[in-house]
Amino acid sequence: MSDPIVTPFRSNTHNHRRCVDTAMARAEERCSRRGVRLTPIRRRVLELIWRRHEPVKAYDLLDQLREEHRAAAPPTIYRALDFLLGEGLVHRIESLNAYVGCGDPNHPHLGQFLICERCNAVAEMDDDDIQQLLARKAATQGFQVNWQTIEINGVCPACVAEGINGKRERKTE
Amino acid sequence: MSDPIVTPFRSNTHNHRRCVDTAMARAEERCSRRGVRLTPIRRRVLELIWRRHEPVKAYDLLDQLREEHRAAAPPTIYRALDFLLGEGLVHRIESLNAYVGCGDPNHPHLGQFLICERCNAVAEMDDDDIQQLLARKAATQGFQVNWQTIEINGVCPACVAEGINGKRERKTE
DNA sequence: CCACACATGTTATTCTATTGCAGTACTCGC
DNA sequence: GCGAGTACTGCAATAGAATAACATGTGTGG
Repeated sequence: MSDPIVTPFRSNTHNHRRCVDTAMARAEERCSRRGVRLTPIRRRVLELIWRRHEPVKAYDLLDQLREEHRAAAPPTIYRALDFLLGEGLVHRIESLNAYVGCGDPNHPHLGQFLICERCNAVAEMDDDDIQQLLARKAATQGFQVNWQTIEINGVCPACVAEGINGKRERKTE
Repeated sequence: MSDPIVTPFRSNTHNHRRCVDTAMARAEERCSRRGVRLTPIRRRVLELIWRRHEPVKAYDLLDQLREEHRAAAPPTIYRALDFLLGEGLVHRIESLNAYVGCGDPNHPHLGQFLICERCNAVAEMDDDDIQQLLARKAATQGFQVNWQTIEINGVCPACVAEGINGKRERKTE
């Protein structure tokens, strides 16, 4: 039985300040254990990502960072993101060109993402069944897997509920 | 039993001219059946993609198209790609910002891609087991699936064989 | 033939990301 | 503490990916 949910969808009872704090503490701890430097810029970028708790664009981060750090430029952000990606502290969502905090940096994993089209919420799964099925299917083609990008678009539970309760949105085409 | 392989890896016996011709004929036939116009530009872009038989970048296509069509500009390519994507004649590989021909435009599908890191070859699968497992896992989160992006990076059979035969490449980092 | 829809031309702009080089700041060994 | 080396940041420019907005052309049906 795989423990599939790394980052669930935010519930209404979600205490966001606490959630950010936990993520930051985990990052600090992990970096010091690994002997790498979570510098002020890197820390701030990670925090900005967690505060939003949804996929964030690099240039949005840049705008926010500039408010407190005049010298920030694209490389500033991309370097920070590269570091955070390398340390497993954030994931990149390919289909959105955006970045989200990783709910479980302490064991390396690829992640499978559920992305809500209506509210942009993202949940992260880390499901062995999925990985193994894909690896098995790939193996039938003689293919050796190194990396998987799995991004599932659809409607999250909260938005499904809204739809049912009459507040149905036009299905854009 | 799903019929998983839409486009297999190119074998050495692969007759590429014939493969391109088949794809083009299928596209012509499909477009006329659907009453949409496979104009010269669209046809040419599709053909350029199939000739390469690997993921192609939009601006590479643009450079090639410009050689024979001076007026070509970014919108020229992106409009053609939009059309081809919409008709299911090509797929976009999110993790590469690149486009590949679809091996089976005649039934709509999402596709799962095996991408070789060494030679850039791509195989397309369309596997129900995978889709259904993902839909099932998503459902346990109360999530309704509309679309799946599945891109698997690794090493294709031909490159695995090369590796075994001593021509092993340095694992970059 | 005209009107309309569709397709393409053209120019500019936005968004995403990287390169290269210069300067600064930690940190390790002395 | 001090110098050397590495890692980090500043800065300017540019590459790469995609779209906007509006003009012009083309093809088909009434």
